[in-house]
Amino acid sequence: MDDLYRYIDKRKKSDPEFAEGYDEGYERFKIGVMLREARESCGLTQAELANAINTTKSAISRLENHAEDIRLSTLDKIANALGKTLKVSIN
Amino acid sequence: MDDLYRYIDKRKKSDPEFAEGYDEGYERFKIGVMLREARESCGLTQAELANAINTTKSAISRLENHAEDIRLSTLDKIANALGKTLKVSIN
DNA sequence: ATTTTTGTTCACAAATATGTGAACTTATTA
DNA sequence: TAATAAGTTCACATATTTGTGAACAAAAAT
Repeated sequence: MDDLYRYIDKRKKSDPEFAEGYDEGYERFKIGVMLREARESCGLTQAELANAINTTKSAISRLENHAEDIRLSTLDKIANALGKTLKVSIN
Repeated sequence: MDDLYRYIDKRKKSDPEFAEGYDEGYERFKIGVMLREARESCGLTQAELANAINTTKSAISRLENHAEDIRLSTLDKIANALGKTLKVSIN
């Protein structure tokens, strides 16, 4: 069990809404988890990532935890800052 | 050559900015083309899709042609209305 | 050719994401 | 255990997307 899943388990216990959302696959939670996973896989802190895209660690934390919604351009900025690529498709 | 590519070729000729954007893979143009492709593959008009997600054909046209950016929730609504699934990943 | 349907563009109002710094909590490390 | 780093939450200001209807253009149908 890697760090991400450890995090998810912990969070499910302390945040019932998260648990429900995660288990049912709600988009807003999945995106937050995906963003955290991407960032951590690069070994960056929230503050470091924030710097790279000219924002603050508050904003990154919000995206990973609370974000109701997110713009494609924001996702793309983050992906690029992490040296990765954003992929979007409708199937 | 299917309808989508016929459309793209035609549009490249009448819209230089589109041609450049498309060829260089700018996100905002790709998304518009993707949305049009998804809608047309379902045989829906802009007005019909608009109805399905409680908006207007103007908004759909804007998304397919002009949109600077787009929210994930908007993409998701459209995908669902078309009986499809939105997939997002960072690789 | 005319009519009808479909798509485009515009400008404005409303809704919502994002930037920000402060205060706080949690985790890490010395 | 004290100090430092990392992450969270909040409230507010700002920026941007989205909803809307009207007027127009283009395409399809009759």
